[in-house]
Amino acid sequence: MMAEKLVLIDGNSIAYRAFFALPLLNNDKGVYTNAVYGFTTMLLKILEEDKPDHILVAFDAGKTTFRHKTYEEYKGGRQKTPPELSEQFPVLKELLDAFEIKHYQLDQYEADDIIGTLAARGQEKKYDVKVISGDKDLLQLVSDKVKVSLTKKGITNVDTYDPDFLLEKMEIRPDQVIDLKALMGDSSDNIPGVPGVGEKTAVKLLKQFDKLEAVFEQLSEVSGKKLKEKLETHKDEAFMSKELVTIERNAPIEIDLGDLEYQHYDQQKVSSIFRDLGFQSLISRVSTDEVASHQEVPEDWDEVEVNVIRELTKDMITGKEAVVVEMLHENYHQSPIVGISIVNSNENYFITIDDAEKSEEFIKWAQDPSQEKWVFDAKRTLVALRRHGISLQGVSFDLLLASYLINPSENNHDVPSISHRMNERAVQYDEEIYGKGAKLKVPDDESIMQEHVTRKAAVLYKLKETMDAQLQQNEQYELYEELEMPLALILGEMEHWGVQVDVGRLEDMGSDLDRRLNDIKADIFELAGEEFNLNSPKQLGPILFEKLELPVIKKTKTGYSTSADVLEQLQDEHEIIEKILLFRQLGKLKSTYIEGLLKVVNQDTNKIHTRFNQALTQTGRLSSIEPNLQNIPIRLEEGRKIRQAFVPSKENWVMFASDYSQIELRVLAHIAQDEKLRNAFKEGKDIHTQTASEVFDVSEGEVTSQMRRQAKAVNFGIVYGISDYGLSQSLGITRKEAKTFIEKYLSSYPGVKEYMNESIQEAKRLGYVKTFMNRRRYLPDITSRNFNQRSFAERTAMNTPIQGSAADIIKKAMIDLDERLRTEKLQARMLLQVHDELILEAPEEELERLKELVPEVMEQTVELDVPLEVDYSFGPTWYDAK
DNA sequence: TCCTGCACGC
DNA sequence: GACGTACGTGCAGGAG
Repeated sequence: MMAEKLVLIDGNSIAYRAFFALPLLNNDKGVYTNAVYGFTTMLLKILEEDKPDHILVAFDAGKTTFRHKTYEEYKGGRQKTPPELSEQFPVLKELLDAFEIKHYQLDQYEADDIIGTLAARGQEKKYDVKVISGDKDLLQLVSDKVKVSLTKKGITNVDTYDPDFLLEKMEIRPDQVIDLKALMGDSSDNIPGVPGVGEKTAVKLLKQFDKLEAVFEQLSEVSGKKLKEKLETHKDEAFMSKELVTIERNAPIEIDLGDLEYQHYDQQKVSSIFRDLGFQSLISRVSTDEVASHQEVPEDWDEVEVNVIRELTKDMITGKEAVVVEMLHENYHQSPIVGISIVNSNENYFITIDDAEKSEEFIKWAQDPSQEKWVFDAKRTLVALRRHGISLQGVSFDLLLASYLINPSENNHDVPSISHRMNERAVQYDEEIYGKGAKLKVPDDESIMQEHVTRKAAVLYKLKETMDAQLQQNEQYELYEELEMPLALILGEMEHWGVQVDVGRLEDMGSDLDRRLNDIKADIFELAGEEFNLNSPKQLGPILFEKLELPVIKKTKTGYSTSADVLEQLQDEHEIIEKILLFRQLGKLKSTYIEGLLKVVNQDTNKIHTRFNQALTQTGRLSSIEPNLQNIPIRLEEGRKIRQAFVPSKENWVMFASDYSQIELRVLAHIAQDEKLRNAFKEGKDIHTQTASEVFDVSEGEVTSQMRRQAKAVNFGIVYGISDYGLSQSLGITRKEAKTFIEKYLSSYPGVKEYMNESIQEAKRLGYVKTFMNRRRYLPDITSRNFNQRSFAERTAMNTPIQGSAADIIKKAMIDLDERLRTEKLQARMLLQVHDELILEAPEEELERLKELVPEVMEQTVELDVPLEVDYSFGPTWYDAK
């Protein structure tokens, strides 16, 4: 029979770890939840993987413990537990109650002692005991029956120690852990140990003498006069330290192991607490895999009446309706529509797409711009209906965009989450209704789906007012109504129109790449003397660094790093390196760009339809998926050729590309009001050369290409808000040098420096920073006590207004350009946006007009204190438009 | 199915 | 003095 499993968790330690490992999250009620969240992910992992029969979470009791009698200063000088953490303990205990997991604390004792005692009792009963903590002291409990898991980086990442692993890692036995601590001390608990003896010396001593006692008995044999003296003088401290770090294994605990039996928790209770805490992502982990039509609904569930109709009639319409066009799949270019719900102040309707298409009144209503439609994700809705030949007009509210603008850092902009945040009625997640992956389907009982879709529409209807008010209050209504909403429609048109692809060209490039990859692969295997999976860094590492004995430059947590920057440093060491780099480069082209693109080409039209995510990035930029058309290669000629496969969709049309030159730095010059930077742009200077001349203190004529390259990296850093570390990496210099560069830059451009400081101050004052058009980004970490988190927030405060305002500008340019193309009755179509450039296709005869029009519109869309400069190019393929 | 390591763009 | 450090998407491998 398998031994019973007992899991003992050090509650304080894990909560503490989680608190410092995770950003200071809070839920919609402003309660901090990061420690609880981290603890919970760890707990779920244990429940799933270890499947304990018995479980307990131990907490420290109060301030004083029996150890203070031995040593008053025990744990003295320790930083007070931050209030943001202490307030999470009651919540944590509540959560444990919901899981029906016992937690325990004992006056005068620490969590360690509770764990030590119960581990000893478990061991006696021949249980398999597992201890979870972040505290190395617990390692003294390790034995054949007791394993100790210590958190490494993060919280769910642990090292599990048994006696062998301990010996391998620390070169000591479990019983020597206390001797080790006695010698080296522990500053975090204010345990003195022997001053001047660290881990190295302590291990050496224990290897020689085995036990602490023996060290002092045979003191004369200790090598080194200094060390001998130190040991002699601090003998008492050492023995006292040993006493302090020894965990009590016989504490007066009145609970029996039998009380700790773990029953399965109540899914309802746990999900409901998760919902309250805002742990949306964890809910699915505690609910069963069954499709949720079998799931119980929450207690406060209210009925939503659904009126299933076959046809829309005039009397049903009020002029303001919430509409949800439901699709099971994310990709709305392909997914069938399962139905449409329409909700207004009087009624809730549901109609299938087949019936809707046939209903004249429905089409008339949908296409009538004077009939308001309130939707979630206007672009998605628009494109879906467009595929059925319906051109949706009159969209006047988009819950997705509103939610995104109000707070882009909320990562769950879906109806159930928004509804919960806004204290509206409960809505189930789509996944709960339809399942996921292979099991995704409409429930057999269709009324469940109809109710769900209608419920979403009902919430949408209710939320319009709240969201509008919030946007008004944030002074973001214009951003919403004049920028993002119109843009959504334009993006929808672009996506729906698609980009033509020369499939034959892609296929030819693919076979060519295949041949070359095979040749290179053969060469590499020859040089390596064996065959292996070249795509596996895990297999490549040992070949390079063990078999070929190349110097190890960097390691990752799973082995040797084989990233490009490491390989580049090894270029001269072995001819295999160059070939690996080439293999990687070509392999990427083949898998991501040739095969990846061919996979998503529409078979009937040979067009590609990307989806722009308009509600994702923290800065206001767009992103592009399935496929990502914003990262088609350009830097290296080899990759750039991929662009030859992107062609106009009609005969005698051309590709036309137009991009802003240095838009972010111009935006910076404008908002920072920096005289020097502004003049540089006004005088049309090469900005990197200008920066180099400032930073290196030479005349522009004396700027070498090396200096210009470095200055370019500094400018890049300013635009992207990278750290001194980031700059040092990109230039291959030390952090210190990078820091000097940045400081030099800031003193050369005092206006910029002042702006940077003001931006940080503003973030501290308001809690957020904003762009030209009042796009917001909240930065709660700006006051963090954690240096990293705070630094990151500071760089974000400096960078987001720059990058975000640039995003505002190009979005506005797209709206203006769309308008001009219409009014001038041009056939030219916008196809793509790549952050600072627009790609169009147009009939050749419109080319002359576009050369004037596009740059003019882009340059004039906003007026800054510096000119905006736009370059353009064109040709028979995207490649030629360079 | 999820995570990691890597690589592409701005 | 160490932390882990612009934003995105997508691929292959490998562990569960």
